[in-house]
Amino acid sequence: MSTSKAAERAYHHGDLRSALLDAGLKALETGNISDISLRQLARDVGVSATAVYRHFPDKQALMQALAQEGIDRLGQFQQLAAADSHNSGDAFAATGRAYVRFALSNPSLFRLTFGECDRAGQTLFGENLAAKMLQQRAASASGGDATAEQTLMIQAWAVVHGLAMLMLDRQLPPDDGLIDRVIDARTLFTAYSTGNSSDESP
Amino acid sequence: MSTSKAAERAYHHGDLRSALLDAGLKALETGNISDISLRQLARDVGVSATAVYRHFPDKQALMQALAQEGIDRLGQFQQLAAADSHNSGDAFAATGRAYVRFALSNPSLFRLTFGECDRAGQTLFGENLAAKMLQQRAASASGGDATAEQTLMIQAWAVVHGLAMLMLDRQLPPDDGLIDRVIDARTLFTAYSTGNSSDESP
DNA sequence: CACCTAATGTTGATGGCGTAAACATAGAGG
DNA sequence: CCTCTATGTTTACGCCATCAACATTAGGTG
Repeated sequence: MSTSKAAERAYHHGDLRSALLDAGLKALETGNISDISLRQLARDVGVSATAVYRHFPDKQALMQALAQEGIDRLGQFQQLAAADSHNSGDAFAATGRAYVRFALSNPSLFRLTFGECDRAGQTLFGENLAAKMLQQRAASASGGDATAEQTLMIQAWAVVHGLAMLMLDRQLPPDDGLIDRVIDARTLFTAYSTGNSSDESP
Repeated sequence: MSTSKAAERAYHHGDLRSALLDAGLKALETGNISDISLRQLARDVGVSATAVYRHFPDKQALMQALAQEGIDRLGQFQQLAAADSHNSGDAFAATGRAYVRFALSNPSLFRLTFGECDRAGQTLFGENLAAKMLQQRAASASGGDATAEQTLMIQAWAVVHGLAMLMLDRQLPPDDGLIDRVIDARTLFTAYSTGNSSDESP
């Protein structure tokens, strides 16, 4: 039979690798990161425990693949959110809001993406779509000063990342209004740009 | 023999509970959170694996105790940092810098403090010294508006927390200059207060 | 002082985990 | 058809958290 149509109960699974990733993503939707076990994923997919090792060298590799999927989804989500805005200030704020909302909707996946697992020296997000968007927004808001641009970008990233983390960790209520208030272009993100570029004002 | 002077090789340890916590803190200095095992801590202290359960109902309880110690230390560290400043704006920024530096100096402990372990619904930091300081600084910077005060506080917390996390997760270089630039009272934290209270200006 | 009890530690076992080694099967290409 | 290689399976090892049953000891009560 064809390779794409996964055989229900053949010796060879068809596409075990993505099946495992799907199972992992599903597990992350309802459970904690530490609750994920290779053996359980294998069980979910209906395969022996060590079959995993034909597709991932170890658990960390699988987790990394899941994290990559998280980054991709976050980027898409941000892009979607920004598409609704028609000026760069709004879009900047929209990507920020999207960042936090994504984290709240996908807690474990988000945590994994920026996680403490020993991704020794990996950048991940830094080379990603979402980061590039962030950089682009910051550039158009800071009006040419390279250092200011970088600082603004990092501040913005830090605010949304911190807000997301604190809400995930129940240090702050996961309140939509609070997100809006904290990520308010008029107060925080335009702190620099008020004196520089301005594609619009109140 | 006395109860305080731990007998080197007695059947009863003397103060196993704090010995375990010390061992845990030491382990967090050099290793990952997930590398901590009850059995290893017991081994470090020279006691059988299950002795731990006389002092903690389960692993999570021990981790929580370690997290509490992390909060306390963070608070002290921030207090120390703020003590050097002589006006509230500087002190505000100083506590922020201290927050990030503490995180960088104690990565695993910091992560545990705000960690993903299932501390179902616990606030921890919220009722803590450091939080009270933060709130106090924000109050004196926002000049009376309650909502603005809360938003400013949360923004400030989010920035430092996000910066700390991103640096810990190697998404940003752990650079002291960068910390200073991001936590710059003149740009970020005084965004509100410039029009309100002002205990000093350039 | 002797004694009892509660606190504290130990041994042993259970079931789960990540992972390595050796073996089995099946699909692809000669 | 037959072999080669990719993919799964079985078995096994050592680690882990945790439970139950047993051992020791410290400290208060007579």
